[in-house]
Amino acid sequence: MCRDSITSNISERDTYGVAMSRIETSSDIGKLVHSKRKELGLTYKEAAGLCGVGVRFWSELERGKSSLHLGKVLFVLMRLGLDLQVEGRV
Amino acid sequence: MCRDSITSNISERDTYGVAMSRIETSSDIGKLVHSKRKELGLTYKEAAGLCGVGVRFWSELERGKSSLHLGKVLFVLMRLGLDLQVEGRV
DNA sequence: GTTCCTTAATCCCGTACGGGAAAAATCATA
DNA sequence: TATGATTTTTCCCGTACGGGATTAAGGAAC
Repeated sequence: MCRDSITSNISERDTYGVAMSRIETSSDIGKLVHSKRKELGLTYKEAAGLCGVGVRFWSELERGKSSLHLGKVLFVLMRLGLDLQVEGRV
Repeated sequence: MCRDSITSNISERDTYGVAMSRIETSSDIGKLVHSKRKELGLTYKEAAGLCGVGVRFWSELERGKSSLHLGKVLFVLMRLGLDLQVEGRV
């Protein structure tokens, strides 16, 4: 289910087993985080602990809550090895 | 100043005048938003209006405040034509 | 220096984030 | 179905987001 969502978002820049997924909403981020956590075989508690956040936050993050604090989310992404890139005209 | 920061973050994927900038912190996002706003020749008030947020939020966004609400920030990025991508191993 | 424009800080106030624990709900498996 | 594990919800509470207005500060131009 979550893995299928990732697949559908893979861009043409797909190289060497690296995928680029488009992010527009907090829900997109939630799906990615969910997928990554599953991939790492972690429970909420373990993942949250790894990233220094609470289980409650993690639960809301994966369910795509939009009012989460930006910095916490970015930190989690970084800890999970999910590299954020912004593409825009120079 | 801000434009220089963008330049230093340009990745090898730079093609057809499109730049990819790495995002790790809310400060990175602030710099990007600032740069884009300048590029568009907008004041805080105008830019905020375009994105349906208040001036106060905009000011905090550009100054890299980490506790801003994720969804609002993502919406602004989208409105500014800044495409977010996540890169991670499939 | 003065003036004007822009950005940053402050204020009021209602709403709400998030830690951590506990309870409830859901899921997976035997 | 029962059981155990996991996820979701709820609770308490201190802190704080963000709209919009106002004030303060900063910068550019003359």
